[in-house]
Amino acid sequence: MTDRWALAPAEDGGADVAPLGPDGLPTGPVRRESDLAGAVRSRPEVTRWVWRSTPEVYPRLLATGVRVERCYDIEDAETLLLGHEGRYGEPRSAAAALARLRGGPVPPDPPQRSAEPGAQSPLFEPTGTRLPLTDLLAVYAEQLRRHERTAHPDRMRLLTAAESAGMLVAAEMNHSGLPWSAEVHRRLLHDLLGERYAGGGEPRRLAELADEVSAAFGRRVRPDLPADVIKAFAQAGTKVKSTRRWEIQSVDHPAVGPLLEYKKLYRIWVAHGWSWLQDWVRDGRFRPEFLAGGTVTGRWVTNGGGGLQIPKVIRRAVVADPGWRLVVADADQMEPRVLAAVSRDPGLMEVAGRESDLYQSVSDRAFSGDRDQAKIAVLGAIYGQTSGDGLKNLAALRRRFPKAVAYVDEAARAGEEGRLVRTWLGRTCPPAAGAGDDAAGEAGIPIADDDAETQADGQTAWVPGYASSNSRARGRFARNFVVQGSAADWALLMLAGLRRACADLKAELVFFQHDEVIVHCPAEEADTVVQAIRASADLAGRLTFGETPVRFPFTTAVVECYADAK
DNA sequence: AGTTTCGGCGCC
DNA sequence: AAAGGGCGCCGAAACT
Repeated sequence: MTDRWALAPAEDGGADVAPLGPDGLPTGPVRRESDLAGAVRSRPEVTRWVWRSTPEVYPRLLATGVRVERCYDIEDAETLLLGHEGRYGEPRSAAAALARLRGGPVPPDPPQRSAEPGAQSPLFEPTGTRLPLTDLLAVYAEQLRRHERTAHPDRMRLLTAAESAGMLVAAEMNHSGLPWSAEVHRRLLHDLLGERYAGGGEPRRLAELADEVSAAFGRRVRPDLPADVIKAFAQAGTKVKSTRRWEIQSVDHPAVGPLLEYKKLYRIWVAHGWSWLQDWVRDGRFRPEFLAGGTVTGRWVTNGGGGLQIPKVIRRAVVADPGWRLVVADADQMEPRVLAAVSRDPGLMEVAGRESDLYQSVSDRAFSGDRDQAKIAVLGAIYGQTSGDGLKNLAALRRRFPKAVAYVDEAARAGEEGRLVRTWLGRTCPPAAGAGDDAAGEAGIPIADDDAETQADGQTAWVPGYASSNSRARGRFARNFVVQGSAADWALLMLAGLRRACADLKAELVFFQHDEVIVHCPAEEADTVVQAIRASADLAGRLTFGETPVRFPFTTAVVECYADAK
């Protein structure tokens, strides 16, 4: 029995609340509470809070130590429902949803704000336009009806619930932060980059490497300027089109060694150096702002700090509190397992029904035991590789796993033709694949484009969402979308289950990166957490995909330092 | 002078 | 060896 209430914060720090019935309609009068957190704290029997926006409400609850079991985020659901209805690009605020319901002018969405480095509390800024509780409830009731009109209402309900759970997890991660040792980080930077010089210029090691590059070319060359490097190589008799590592590393020239080393260290210096540390680490925690469902595929993003791109070498600085541990858990071959689950390919399901290395099993069946070839082929099928070994091996893959390859091929075809493509739970790909917020308004409007391809059937390509876009690119996007997105569906449910298990412990979820999760917990809880991760993964598999033989094993490590995992 | 795009590379 | 999907971030270059 779920006890469901709606909540709308008021300007003065209070809130309006109302009890809801199973149909989403209020079963009692709206009550005015003088204190937002108190309104929640005093109702521990409520198992789901319905509110407009988790980022608006939940950080304020967390700040006073109040957690909730579940929520329903109306604006998040609006985004998913609009997508499912093929209405990507329409304003997704609750105010807009209300206007559509009532037939008034639809207000545009407010611009997205971005996180300020070191900002005191960007999470406490009001986000979007508030609505009176009664208006909010009208939108909510209509959303429940819209769920029923989707292709699979049960899956859509699961999706919006899972995403709302993800919003809670993200807010809690933003609240806790990732344990981070500034001291270890500084030592690391010094070891890698050498001393810093006054004035904020390059540290010693980078300056030395730049000198070596210049000496090798016989003139002053700035290794951080691609144009300069390309010119220098040309003068030395080597034509290079770019200074990308894979292109440079095959060049036979004495500048190559120091240049590649420079680029590696330069990257660390600018992206995770001393100023990053200053900006993003406070009180022993790194606090990126996690945004659940920040991408069209459902993957998360972080807003600031590059939270999902922590270089391996920098992970040495992620250190558990004294007496605590980090449980680092990585889903094994998540995406091919998801492909098996959604495509129902008998061969791939059988392979994915084992916990052992999936690529090895695939290679035993179709690639004479060559694991690397098998991995390239599988990833190539998922990513839409168009050349190289992946394409060649795709034929072998197709022979052994025809339904799996057909599944992504069909998605690609749908994408090329501008049809809607959905994840297993119903998250929907915008017709103009890859179009961001700014281009989404034009999504779905076919316009002839000069450099767009014309298909064999004479169909004109759709307007690109970005410069390199063409119908094939949209095909690749859609092909990947059904796998990456369905994987995100599954990962959300796994996270929700793990969060629930952690609620009974001191353990805190501190990091999530697509297929990897970190739980920070007292040492004595580590084994329990590991078991909870496995149980959550199993449950998520069944909830997301129904009865399926596909398993979702995790590699787990209990460590004091992130860098010691795997 | 301020804003947007590009090149390159980090992560999955 | 080289390339397909999703992101964010930085400084420089290119633009208003």
